[in-house]
Amino acid sequence: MTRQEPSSPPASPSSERGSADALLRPVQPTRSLSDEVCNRLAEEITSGKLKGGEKLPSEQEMMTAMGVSRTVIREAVAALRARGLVVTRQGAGAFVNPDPSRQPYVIDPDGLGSLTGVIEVLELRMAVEAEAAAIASERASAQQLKDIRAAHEELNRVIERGDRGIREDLAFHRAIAVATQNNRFVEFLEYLGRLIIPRQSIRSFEGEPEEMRSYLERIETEHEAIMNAIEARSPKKARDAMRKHLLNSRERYRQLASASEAR
Amino acid sequence: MTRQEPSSPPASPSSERGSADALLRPVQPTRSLSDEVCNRLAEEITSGKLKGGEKLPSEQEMMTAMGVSRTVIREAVAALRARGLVVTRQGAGAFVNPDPSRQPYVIDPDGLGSLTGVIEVLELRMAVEAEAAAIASERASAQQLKDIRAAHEELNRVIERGDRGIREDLAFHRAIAVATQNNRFVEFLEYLGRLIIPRQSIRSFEGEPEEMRSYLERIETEHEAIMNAIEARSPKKARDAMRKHLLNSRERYRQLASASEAR
DNA sequence: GTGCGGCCATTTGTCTGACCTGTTCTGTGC
DNA sequence: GCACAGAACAGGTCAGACAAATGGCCGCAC
Repeated sequence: MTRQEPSSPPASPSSERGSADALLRPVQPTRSLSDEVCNRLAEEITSGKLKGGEKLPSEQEMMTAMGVSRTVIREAVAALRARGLVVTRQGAGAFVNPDPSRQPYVIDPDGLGSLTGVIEVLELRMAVEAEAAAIASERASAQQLKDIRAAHEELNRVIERGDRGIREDLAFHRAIAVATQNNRFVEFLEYLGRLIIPRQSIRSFEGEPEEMRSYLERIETEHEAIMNAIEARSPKKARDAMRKHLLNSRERYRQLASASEAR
Repeated sequence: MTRQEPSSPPASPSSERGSADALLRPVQPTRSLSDEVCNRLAEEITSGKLKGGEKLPSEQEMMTAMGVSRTVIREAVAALRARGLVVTRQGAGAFVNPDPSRQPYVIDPDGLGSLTGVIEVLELRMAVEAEAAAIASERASAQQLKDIRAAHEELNRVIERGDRGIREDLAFHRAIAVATQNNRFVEFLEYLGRLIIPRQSIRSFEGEPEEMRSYLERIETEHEAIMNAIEARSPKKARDAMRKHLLNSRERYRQLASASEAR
């Protein structure tokens, strides 16, 4: 009875409309009090006004100073703790976490509305994927080589059906990452994928099938080259092929973006 | 009067003892109720039992089912919201975030206790830094070239004084990242740096000055090569030099680790 | 029958006050 | 001067209440 899909879906705060409309969605003017307090404290910490190890004001002080209830303060601090910014000790107080290693790496998805924002991430992805291809060519097991080829063929199949194949494309790249035997590559590329996918969905060639056709053929050729290099156990070639593939992707994205801007 | 350094520092939960002792620090046996609930819900979500967009049980249901107060539930949900796992809507409920792009990338620092854990991260770093060096060689401004060289010389100075120069070494690498003109590289390398630094501090050669000497000289030579390649505007050479530098670092770390293990 | 509007139950957001447990400081007695 | 006990303080948890937003239900008008 509970846990059902809500009849009107929960308004997916950042991805419901690709990235074209930065208008009308600058900020949420009516943030909750907890968020407000949380952000204010986070600002205080990241800006360096509160240094590592330093003690935050007590909950009592904060609630009187900011004029909110203890509930609000506690939720804000709970959020900061979840972000690794502060640690709390019962009876002692809340302290700025002096060990920053638990603070996660985040790329603000809102920054991906601009062309340069996407390209910056693409360059980071290129760095990681190129090396992943190189390492994969050295370490991939026979089964993993098979998996990579299978992913490639699956992509070809869906393209044959006229699909854009975003998911399958990602699966191909993921298979390569898996073959590095280094899970950090897999996780990081999954993170970047999550970040970029919603923007890609608007990159469809509406009503220009022959252009899309040549586009997808080029991608297939490039994938082929990457795969061959990996199967040939040549790190250098794999790296170069992957880099070339993603450099081309960057250019394609640039053209698409400028084209849609001129529209 | 408030905001003072606590007389006994806040026990820096993960870095107080390098990484040598994975013993005696498996978990915190007495987690707070909020953490317990939070982790249980997070588990439910990441494992896929609760899918994107799905509604969480209401706070009322959860508090009766788990036998805790609403405060605990609310703090747990606040933490989940901070991690980007759920979104809440007043009057509607709490939902699993269907847009995963806001979930940050995290490497569990506890996993860095093992040799392979550190090496995995080192490989990821190598991928990013090698490309950063290549891009920097193409884009670095005159001022940024100067900054890189200044960082290099600063490192030499502190080494001359017998210091290990961890901070200065990182500053050198950071200067290169800055020269890419792509802030993603800077931020990501800072993240990896935060992660690795606490482990490096135990990598000191106690009482073997001549070994440390040759070690630092090799590093200087390698840095020199990187810098020369960047100044020569040669992406290929810069990439190779950086890769070689970090491959050597990996080997050095391997040896150190196995040595300290045999100790 | 259909469309529209308003009411109401549900759910999260916030407030209040209380008690418990753990920490820190302080004063007292030795 | 030191050790111990107690007070003062701070975060953790609980309970109950009201406010605000949402979503669905019901009835009314057409």
